[in-house]
Amino acid sequence: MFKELEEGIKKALGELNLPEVAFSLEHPKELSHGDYMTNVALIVAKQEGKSPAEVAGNIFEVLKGQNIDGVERVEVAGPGFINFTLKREVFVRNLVDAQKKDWGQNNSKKGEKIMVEYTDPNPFKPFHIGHLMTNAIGESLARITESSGATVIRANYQGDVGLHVAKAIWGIQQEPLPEGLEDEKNSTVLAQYIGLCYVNGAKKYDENEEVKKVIDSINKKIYERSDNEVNKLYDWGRKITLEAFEEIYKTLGTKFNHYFFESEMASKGILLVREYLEKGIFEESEGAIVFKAERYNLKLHTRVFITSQGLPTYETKEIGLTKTKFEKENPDLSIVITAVEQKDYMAVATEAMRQIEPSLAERMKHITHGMMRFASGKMSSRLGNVVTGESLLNETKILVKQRLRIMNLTQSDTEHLSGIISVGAIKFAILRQAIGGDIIYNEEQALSFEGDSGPYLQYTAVRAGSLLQKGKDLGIGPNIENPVTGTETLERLIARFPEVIARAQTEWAPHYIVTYLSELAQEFNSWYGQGKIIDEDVSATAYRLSVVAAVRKTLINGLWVLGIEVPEKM
RNA sequence: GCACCCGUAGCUCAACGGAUAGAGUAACCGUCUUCGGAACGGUUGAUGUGGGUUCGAUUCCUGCCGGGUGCACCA
Repeated sequence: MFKELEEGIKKALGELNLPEVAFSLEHPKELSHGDYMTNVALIVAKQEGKSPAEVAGNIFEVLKGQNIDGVERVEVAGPGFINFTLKREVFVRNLVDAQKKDWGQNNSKKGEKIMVEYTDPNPFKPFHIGHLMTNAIGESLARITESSGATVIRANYQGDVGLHVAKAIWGIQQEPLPEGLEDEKNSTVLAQYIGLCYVNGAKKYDENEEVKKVIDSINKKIYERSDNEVNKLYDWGRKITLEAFEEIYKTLGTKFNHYFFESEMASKGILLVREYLEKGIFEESEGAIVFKAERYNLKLHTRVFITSQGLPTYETKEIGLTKTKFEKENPDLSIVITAVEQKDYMAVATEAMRQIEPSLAERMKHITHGMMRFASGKMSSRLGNVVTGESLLNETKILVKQRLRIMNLTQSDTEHLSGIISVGAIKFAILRQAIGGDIIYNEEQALSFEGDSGPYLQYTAVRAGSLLQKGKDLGIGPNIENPVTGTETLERLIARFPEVIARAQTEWAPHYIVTYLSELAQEFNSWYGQGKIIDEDVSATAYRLSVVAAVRKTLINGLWVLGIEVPEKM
């Protein structure tokens, strides 16, 4: 459709001896303005020094005679826009495609292999709602990429060495397992205790010089594995916290293909740094080995790669990680998703990688998102003022269960449903806005299921499902043979879905999908309220059911891309 | 101080340089003898501020004000 319109416009420009310019063909914001619009007349008018309305009028006259297939009406409006309204049959026919399994997908990245790294929680530290945010965004970007035909490799990079681990281990040493926990088997509960130990260690590290020295020495012991007691606590704590994370991934619906650990990246990173120290990429400064990134890019700065104690920093492990990723999977593109805090030092690490191996740096992409914050300020796991991932998931789940009570479900159904709905609510709250901005964590709002929310979309899809079921019970299935009035707006909205997905792909922006689905659901519910969908007129009912089926498919596929499941009932 | 990001209804967010700046929520008023009310309809309500570029600026540039993040041995 798009192509034919474009050709038609170019043809018109030729006939009028007007220059071919770069114009855009887009959807007007208002459906009443048509299905496509172009500002070509405004651009040409500017170049030619003519009045936009006059140019638009001339183009319109030519287009009118062209009879472009599928176009019902061409109009000139506003300051010189040319609007195209498509024939209804185009949208009616589209309803068939919109019921198919792969509705909304495209092949723009077919054959490409793309690795997406996200979530990245640190063993020994709490999994807080910031990690939930990275996970929701990362999973959605992974699925957006999958729906472009690419093969996606999901990776998770977890910091199992480093100062934070030393802080936690020191904390554990100060405060052995509290009573009642000696025989505890549940790793989620034990992980909470380890999290508290970390907070205590982090606090004392800043306050007390002596403690700082002890923790620094524990840090060295962890890297060297030279102390039996430390090793024992380390192995135990690592296992427990990783198990607890695994529970959360399961709840969130993420399955990683690769788990990378900082402990495994250190030695490879150190080797690279030492090798390129001799080649002059890195240099020694004040006993440490540093990379002066500002030499290559004025916006960047110097960072330490190996400390004066001889320990690798995050940056060194990062280049070890990058190298490992490409050795293992050799992706066409390697994406890392983190909060914006990490932007600058990732840029430095990437620049270092560029000096070491330029071809890899070209295939790296860092996508940052805003931070979860309280209205009052920043959350910090170091200070212990965080909302943990489990507590948010649990609280939301409890609220959902209260609402489900009236349905008289079995206990396992309640568990299952409340899981799907609460995860949907949380993911929606994260994905509804552009990923660059901070999210102000407001409990009341995060736990609200009315209006624009995950449950609203899930509910709408379920509602559509029960209409289809009712039709089926009556022996009426979707059929487009007898289009009836009342569904025109919905049909036009449905047809836009593939373009919305495509835009989310090129801009790495899940929120376009959220906005679109909310609009679609609203339009559907509004139509639903206007009259009966299933009535005595069988062929009209069958037609309406095909609209219902297309809406349901669009919602299901759209929510899937967001990482949100649609329950059978709710 | 330097770099990057942000400032839109009371609150939380949309708007690929375009037409009358859209939603949700809160407040108020309504709809329903439900094909599922986690619903639907309506009213009130907004681009921080001064310049500039443009036929046209919430969007681009710039000054100011306000907020966030980062800036060598943490990640």
